[in-house]
Amino acid sequence: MSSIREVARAAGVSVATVSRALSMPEKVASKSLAKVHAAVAKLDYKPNMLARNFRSARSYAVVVLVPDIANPFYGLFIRALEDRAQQKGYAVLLGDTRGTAEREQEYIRRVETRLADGIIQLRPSSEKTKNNISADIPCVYACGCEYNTGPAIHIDNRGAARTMVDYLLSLGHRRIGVISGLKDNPHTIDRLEGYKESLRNAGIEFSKELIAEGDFTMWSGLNAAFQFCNMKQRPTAIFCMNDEMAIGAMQTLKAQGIRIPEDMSVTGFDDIAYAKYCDPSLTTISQPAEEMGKMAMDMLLRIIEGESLSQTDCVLPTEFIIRKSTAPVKLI
Amino acid sequence: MSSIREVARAAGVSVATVSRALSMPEKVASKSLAKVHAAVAKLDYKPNMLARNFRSARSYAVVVLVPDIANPFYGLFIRALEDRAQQKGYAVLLGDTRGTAEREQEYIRRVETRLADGIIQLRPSSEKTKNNISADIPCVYACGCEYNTGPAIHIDNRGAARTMVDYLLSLGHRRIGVISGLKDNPHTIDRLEGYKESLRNAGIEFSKELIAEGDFTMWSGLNAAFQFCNMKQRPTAIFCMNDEMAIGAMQTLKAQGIRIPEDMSVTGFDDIAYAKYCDPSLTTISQPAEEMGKMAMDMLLRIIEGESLSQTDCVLPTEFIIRKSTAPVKLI
DNA sequence: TGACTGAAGTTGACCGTTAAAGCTGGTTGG
DNA sequence: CCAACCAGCTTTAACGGTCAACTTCAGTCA
Repeated sequence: MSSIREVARAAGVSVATVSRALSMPEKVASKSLAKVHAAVAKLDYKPNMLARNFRSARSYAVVVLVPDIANPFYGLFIRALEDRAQQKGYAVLLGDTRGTAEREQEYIRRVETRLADGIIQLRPSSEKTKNNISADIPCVYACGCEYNTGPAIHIDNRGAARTMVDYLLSLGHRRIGVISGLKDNPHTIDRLEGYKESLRNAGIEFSKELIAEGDFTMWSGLNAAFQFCNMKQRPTAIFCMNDEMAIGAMQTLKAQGIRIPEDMSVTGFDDIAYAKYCDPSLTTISQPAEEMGKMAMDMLLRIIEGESLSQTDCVLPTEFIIRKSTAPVKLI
Repeated sequence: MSSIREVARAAGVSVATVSRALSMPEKVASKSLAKVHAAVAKLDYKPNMLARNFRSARSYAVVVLVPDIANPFYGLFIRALEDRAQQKGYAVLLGDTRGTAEREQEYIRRVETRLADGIIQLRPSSEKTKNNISADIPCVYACGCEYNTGPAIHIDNRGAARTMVDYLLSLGHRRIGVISGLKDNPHTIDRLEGYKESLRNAGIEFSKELIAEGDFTMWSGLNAAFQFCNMKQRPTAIFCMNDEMAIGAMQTLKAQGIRIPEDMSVTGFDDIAYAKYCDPSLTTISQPAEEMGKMAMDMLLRIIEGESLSQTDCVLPTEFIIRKSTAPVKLI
């Protein structure tokens, strides 16, 4: 409740001296410093950061736009983002957009009205699904794609998908189904490209009927898997574009009496915590979510503070993790 | 970039008229209103909320203290909290404490220094594990326990545990193991109390060797389960105090060749999304996380706005969900 | 006509902090 | 001896909104 004026009066110095004693103590005589500290302690003074931020025209807060906070993959990201922001004295304003443009807009407005200094966007942006974040707002894509326009951190989605499909091919699989994310999603596009490249290199023709569209939720994976169960000539492996859909798909396959991996191999993407503990444990691609989050936050804060970036696009390596959900194709 | 003064000049009215036109338009003549709106549009004026908040001595932000954002159970809570806060014009400042008191303290300081108006605490507080949030800070426990001191939303942990153990007893189980959370955790205490009550009612003696301590993580459940595998006289059922530990435990049991539920029943708590999709699907207690979150946020905002609360302690009902991880005890 | 009324608009104080400019007394170098 | 300089402080003026108090003015009615 007490203001800097009261502290100044109690310490017998001016307000400016108190201000300096607190923010640049080396510029103040030790005698005054002691008086100020005594007064601060006596009055239990807590500086009003709202006033400080107003004065400095900065909020020291960053909006994190996330499609769904309850998605465990984003949880890892956010933990890393928050950690780094906290270290650097910034707060994280959580913006769960639920995938809607309106909610995204409301949070963008928070930046325009100075309630936040910048944005971390966890949804990748493409031509079709644009963000309408104007160019003068500091913004970093923490989970971007190949053709992001602004500063971005991302993995080589195409290459990782190729690695996965190459591996399935090396196990003898020739008919490989895909459970994709939404068609427009940049990650879907990149990963599908990798799948196609891998098949092309192996001389296998791409077949549209082997692609089932999901939306990255467990439930959509569960549904999409039915498409493959009901086929006359079933695929012998399914490449799922994230772990949640793979877990959902495995549920369906097991319910249909299809054994994994003996009858059908299943692979995921992301390596969420649960991928290790599901049954069978999931062969997948591990994304360095923690490091991506930290780098994205560092990048954003550097932009906010007006420093120049050495590079605006950063690709991090993934790890290919073989577990128990994949096996060589069964000889008939 | 433009301020209210420039808008006033462009519209040919005073700053106060602009201010009123934007916040109480019904008090302004329609002619002036039109001029103001035209000027706002022309200058692309965005009010500086930092200044507004400073003036009103409110930040319109709320800190949400969560032990670990990557935990899927908290994800559900936070989604509900954020949703309600957004509706009411408040922002959510994410405070991932990672279970440490220092980080919690840093976020409490944010409230003391006016960067936030109140706190939602997702960690339950007890005598042993106190929060040092001073009494004059608006704070609501969204996931509390029986003996919370401040305003709180919680479930009947003791009763829910009793329901679960009663069910296992009704299936003929007599030796029921427990994988608990950390001993000091209020939820552990309440749920263990329910377990003991249930056994007492059935005339079964409580045995300490049937309690294995975990820490609510999958990994701890995986480890704790070994204690039961190595027993001469194994329990025939395990009551886990959350779903993650149950999923970890099932992993261990399956690896040891113990079939679930034929050889051993396993139960969880919380009903996270995976509980439905793991193998076998998990018998568990569903917490109304969404509603708890909404109610907690409503309560907090009411406290912040100085309204009086009709009740400061709210107990919500749980749902008992029977799935495939439990079965009648095997006759030998 | 002039007093009264109420709505619309103006004015300036105010919030807590900090940057910039100004002051003071003592030291130093030419 | 005086100008230049310095450390360490004080004074003052913003920052951008809001609000209470005040002024203006058109309309009403005795």
